Amino acid sequence: MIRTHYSTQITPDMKESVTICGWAHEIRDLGGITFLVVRDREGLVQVTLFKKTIDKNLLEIVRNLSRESVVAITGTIKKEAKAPNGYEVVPTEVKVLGKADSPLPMDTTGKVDADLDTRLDVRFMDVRRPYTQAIFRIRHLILKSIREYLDNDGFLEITTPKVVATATEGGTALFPITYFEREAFLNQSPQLFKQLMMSGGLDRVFEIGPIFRAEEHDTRKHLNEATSIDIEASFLNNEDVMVILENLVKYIYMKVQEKGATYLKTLGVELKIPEIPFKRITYSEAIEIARKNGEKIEWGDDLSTESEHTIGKTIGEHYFIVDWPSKIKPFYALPYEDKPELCRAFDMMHPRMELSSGAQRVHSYEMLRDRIEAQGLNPDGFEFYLKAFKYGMPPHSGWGVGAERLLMTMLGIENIREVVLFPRDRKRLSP
RNA sequence: GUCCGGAUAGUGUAGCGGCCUAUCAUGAGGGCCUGUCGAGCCCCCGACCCGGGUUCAAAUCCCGGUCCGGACGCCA
Repeated sequence: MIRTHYSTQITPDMKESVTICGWAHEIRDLGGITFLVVRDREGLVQVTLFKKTIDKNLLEIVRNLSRESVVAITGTIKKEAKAPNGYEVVPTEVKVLGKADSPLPMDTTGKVDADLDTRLDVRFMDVRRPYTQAIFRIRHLILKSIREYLDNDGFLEITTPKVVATATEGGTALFPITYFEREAFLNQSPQLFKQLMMSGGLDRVFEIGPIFRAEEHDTRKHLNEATSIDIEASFLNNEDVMVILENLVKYIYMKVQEKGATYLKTLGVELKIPEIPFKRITYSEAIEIARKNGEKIEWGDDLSTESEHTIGKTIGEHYFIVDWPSKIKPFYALPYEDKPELCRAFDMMHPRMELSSGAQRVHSYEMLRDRIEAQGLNPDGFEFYLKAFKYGMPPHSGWGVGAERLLMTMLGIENIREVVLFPRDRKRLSP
């Protein structure tokens, strides 16, 4: 191991020799004194070279260093009020581990902006910026706290296939792929598989994984490859899993605030922890709000972007839309017994956009078969799925949350591509 | 996919028929400087997306393409 300390592990009073590893963030040669600012994952360290006392070779190496080259600096800590953080490193050895070409494809110091497109083309360099890094630090915190929360609540983490034989839920377009001599598809969601595990008796499962949608959408909230956070739980109804969802969202916000304070500061974000329970409005009430604001929308229509915005503005915080028309929800959403034109489906919304949708599921084999047909799908393609409903399927419910949307709405980020390292959209397939 | 806007040094920009030998910042190269911390000062380098057209003259106007941004649609 080359490194002995991260930048943040150094204190002004340390006596031992340290080795820091990182990137040459800035080199300021003042003639008689030369400053090299080294950046590692945790922060910045100033390395100071006095012309009079430093080894000539060391000075030459540092003066010839190109910005963003990778270096390992061994030296002693000098307490110095004039230095950032109250100390500087006086080097005894400087190793260039990875030379950087110049000019750089983008600026990493915050002096000159770069377009998102430019940043995505050189994402490796963009991630060196504290701003971008903060986003992915918080993304990590979110995923970690979700696992924590669900594990504590008795959920098992599962992994389901992303390569599937048949079109699954309908609704969205799938990416066809070649699977040896057959055609296959990239899965749009783990929906069917997580439901199979209810028949399997795993009782409560969750999965955090990629989903693929072949839609040609071109917006700031859609990706063709996204990350879905899915749960499915037996013996719970729609309301039960909504409670899990709102509690989870609150938990995530609290954890990010607690453990991600420095990253939030870097991003200039002040988190407001959502209050639970979230408001519940019915689909019919949602339509009413939209119509009152002059929108031409009929009961039975899906919510337009405009409606989403007006309703979001009206409510002003996270909320649920419940009791959707059965016709516009997937076949597996359970219709109410007394009024089957409505179903036990819900969407969880942020004022800006939809974050999650879920439902209590149909668990009767016959009803499920009928619903698949009623939605114009062919039950033959669902044999592997339907079979599980014939031999003892418990009532169950679940939901899926878009991880990127959760992150972007939490941080007030406008473009979903910002919160994915290597986003896949209609145009971008590389890097 | 539709509509609207855009593409100028490595990066971010100004210019929108002749004053362009194209602005500014940042950056690269060279020089001065012992306390910088977006260091400062001097010198210097580097660009009009591609193809066609209009015009005496095109970075600037028109057409097509590619790519980018935004709104909507589709969708989660």
